[in-house]
Parts: sequence; structure tokens; C-alpha cells
Amino acid sequence: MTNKYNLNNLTKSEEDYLKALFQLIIDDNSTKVGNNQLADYLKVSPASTNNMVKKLKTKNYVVSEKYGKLDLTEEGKSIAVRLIRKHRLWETFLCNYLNFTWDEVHDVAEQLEHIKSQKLINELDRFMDFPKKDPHGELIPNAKGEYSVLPKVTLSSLVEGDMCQLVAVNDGSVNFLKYVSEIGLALSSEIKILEVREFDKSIRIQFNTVVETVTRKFADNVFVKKVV
Amino acid sequence: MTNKYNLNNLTKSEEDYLKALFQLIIDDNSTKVGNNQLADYLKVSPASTNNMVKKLKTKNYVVSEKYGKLDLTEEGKSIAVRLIRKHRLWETFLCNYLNFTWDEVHDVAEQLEHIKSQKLINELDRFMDFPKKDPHGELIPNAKGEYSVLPKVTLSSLVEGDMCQLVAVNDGSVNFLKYVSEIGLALSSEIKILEVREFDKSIRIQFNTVVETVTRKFADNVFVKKVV
DNA sequence: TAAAAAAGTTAGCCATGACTAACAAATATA
DNA sequence: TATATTTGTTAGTCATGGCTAACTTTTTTA
Repeated sequence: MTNKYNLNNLTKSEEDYLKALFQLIIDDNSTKVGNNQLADYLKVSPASTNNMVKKLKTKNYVVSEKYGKLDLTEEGKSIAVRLIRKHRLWETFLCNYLNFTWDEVHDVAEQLEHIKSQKLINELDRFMDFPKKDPHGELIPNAKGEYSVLPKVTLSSLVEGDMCQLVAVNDGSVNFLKYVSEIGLALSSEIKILEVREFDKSIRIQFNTVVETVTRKFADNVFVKKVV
Repeated sequence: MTNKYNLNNLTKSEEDYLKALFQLIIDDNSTKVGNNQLADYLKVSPASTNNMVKKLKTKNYVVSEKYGKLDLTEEGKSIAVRLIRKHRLWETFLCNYLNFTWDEVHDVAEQLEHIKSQKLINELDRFMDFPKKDPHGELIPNAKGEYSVLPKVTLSSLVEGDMCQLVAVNDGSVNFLKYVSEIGLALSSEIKILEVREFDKSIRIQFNTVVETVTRKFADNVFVKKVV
């Protein structure tokens, strides 16, 4: 068994790579993740990812065959989940206690998730009374590192007449988050699909008393729970 | 005038050096600070400090003549004060909201002070209702960057019969902080000087109902306000 | 004041983690 | 199946921020 206590010796970069791999492998349930895909996601060159992946393989966080797809070891996943836990707890804190809005939290949480202190994160969790969801509606992994995802689908997968509730948005881009807020959508908003236009896959939706048309790309980044 | 808005482009290292210089120049009111002194303080080699000082000079945060002593520019000081503000606000948060003890906060605050977000620190300040002192008793610089120090003297400068109140301790070493807590001293403890022993400068003090003998070195690191 | 000690500087090295350019392997497509 | 195209790898470069060893300047002190 590999050392359980080297978890804190990772650099910020190593942590970023492990978290990115986890997001690509697990969250976006891509079948297989390649080197260039990882490079795209992290906005670095393929040479950089190749280099770092090599390093993470020697540390037993990543496995892959030469010219093959990438996968995380259990230990790699465990580190990624801890980072996600930290990220989401900080986002929750920023929104609920420090007047940050939905769309402002990501960048700061991206910094805060690298702070190394077990006590800090567990006390923060306790201080907020062990929240279950972050401000984007995502589940927060617990202290034991148990990760689960909401049964969610993208808004774009629904058809005319469906009713749903907003449970999460893809929080990669600040501009996107801003846009979602601006049109009036919030967590738990009840949305009705009025029409899916065939020619460009744009969708007319209604929420509260508002009717809006959103693009396919928009709908791909909005996660909902179908209301039966 | 140099650019006021390059304040956020500093690396963690650059920030550490500027803060260290400020502590040495202002806080410990050393007359002049040399390169090797800075190296000792930061526990790096003189070559490393020399290198970084050179860089900070080109950025107009530090001034010095070749083979001469070091000084901060106004801009250098301003950055250092902001870091100290962040450090002390985080320490206050950790102690008052997250159950950290006096002696546990330093290392975590050392990480948190490098988080770059103006909003974060100002909201944290507001959340805690604009605290004036950190858990070590030091004054927290305000949002305008105004820095001031308590009129304090070291415990070692007092003489038999003096009464004083603990206002701060030098928070460099975790072991020292632990020791201070363990013998029962806390912020605002009222201390009476019972005896200063000539042969080794050790001091017998009384606080609450406890009588303790402390070394000169200990007394050098404990700051008090004389009670008249 | 001259030699010794301390303080400051420089040159050259290392690791990390970026990059580009060139190349190799795998996959897609004509 | 042969050839593009995409994907992955390697070699070599750069900046940052450490280091040691050797050197120079300044300060101390005998």
C-alpha cells in the first residue's frame, strides 16, 4: 500500500492536474480521457500535460499506457475529491457569509482549495453546520471523501412540455454564470420547456413569469432534475 | 509615479520578502536591515535574498546601495501592510470562528494571506465587524492601509514591582506560543514583576495566583503595556 | 593600521513547470 | 489499405526561486 500521508506534499500544479483529471473522467463521464483533452481543459500545451502526467504516474496517482488514455488511481481520486470538497465548502462560505454572488466565487475558491490544513476545512464545515450542497447546487463530498452526484440531466436533453428544476450549472466560466444570473435563473428555479426548435436546437423556456430563448450551448451547461 | 495597480502581480515569494523586510525594518525597529539578516529571518541563503532583493529593486519596492543596507519604498511598505492586514484578519477569523487556538493560527494564516481577492478580505473584515486587534493582541491595519503599533515594551525591560498587562507575543515560533499558553498566560493577563535576578536576568512573575520564573529570552518575546 | 571576521555579491547549478518545434503512433477517411 | 489527420511524445528552451562555492567589500579588533 502506498503512503497515505503524502497527501499534503503535492504542489499546486499537481493538485490542479489531479482535479482536472477527476472532473474529466468522473464528472463529465467521458469514456476515456486523452492527453490533449487534458491540455485543452487546463489551457496548457500537450507537452506540459505529458510532462506532468509522467510525474503523477511515478507517484502512483495516474495510470496509463504509452499512447493510451489516462486514468486515476484510487489515491489520485481521493486527492481530487478532497480538493473538490474544499472548493465547494469555500464557495458555500463565500456565498452564505461573505456576500459573494453565485458567479463571483469560482476564482477565489480556486485559490482557497489549495490551502493545506485539515483542521481549517473541517472547522469551516462545522461552522456552516455541514452543508450538503454548494451554491451551484452540487453535492459537497463529506469528510470521509465520499463523492456522489445528483441525478441530473442537461437542460438540452429535455423535450417540449417537460418540467424541471435547476440543480446546477457548469461553473467553468464567469461570463456564463453571470449570464445565468442575469436572465433571472437561480438554484431551484422551476423551468418549463415550451419549445425545442429543430433547425438550431435552441430552446424556449419559461420560469417564474419569464419566457426566454436559450441556445443549445447554454442548455448543455445547465443541469436540471426532471419534475414528474 | 509607479503603477498602483501592479499590486496583485506579485508572486508568493515576492510577497514573503516584502513582508519580512517590513517586519525587520518597522516592527522590530532595527535601525538598518542587511542582506544576511533578511536571509536568516527567512531561513534561506544570502545568495537567495540577494537575488530577490535585486528583483524587488527593479520593481521599485526596495531601495539600497551596493553593499549597503535595505529599505522599502512607500509602495513596498504598502504591500507589506496589506499582507499583514490579511494575515491578522485571518488569524482573528480562525480563532474566533473556527476554534483554532492562539498557537495554531500562524501557519495557516501564512498561507491564507496570499489569497488574492480584495473583496474576500474586506468582506471577512465586515463579517467579523471590523476587529481592531488580532488574537495575539496586535493591531489590524485598516482597509486604507494605515498601520500602527501598540505602545508596548518587552517584559524584560521592566523592573521589580512593575505591573503590566500582556498585549502581544512575538508569533514566530509555534513552540513559543504553546509554552506561553501552557503556563497559563493569555492576552490581557495582569502580570506583576516579583524579582529580576541579576546573575542570569531571569524574572519571577506573578499572574492570577500563579508564580513562575521565566528566562530573559522568554521575556524578550513577550510584549506588555505598563499599568501605572 | 593591518589582519581577521563578517557581510554582501557573483557565478554557476538544480528542480519545477511552463513553452515550441520536431517526431512517432494511432485513428480516420478517401 | 494507403494516406491524411489527429493525438501523443520527446528534445531542448525559458523563468522562477532555491542552492553552494568562491570572491569582494566593509567592518571589527588586535
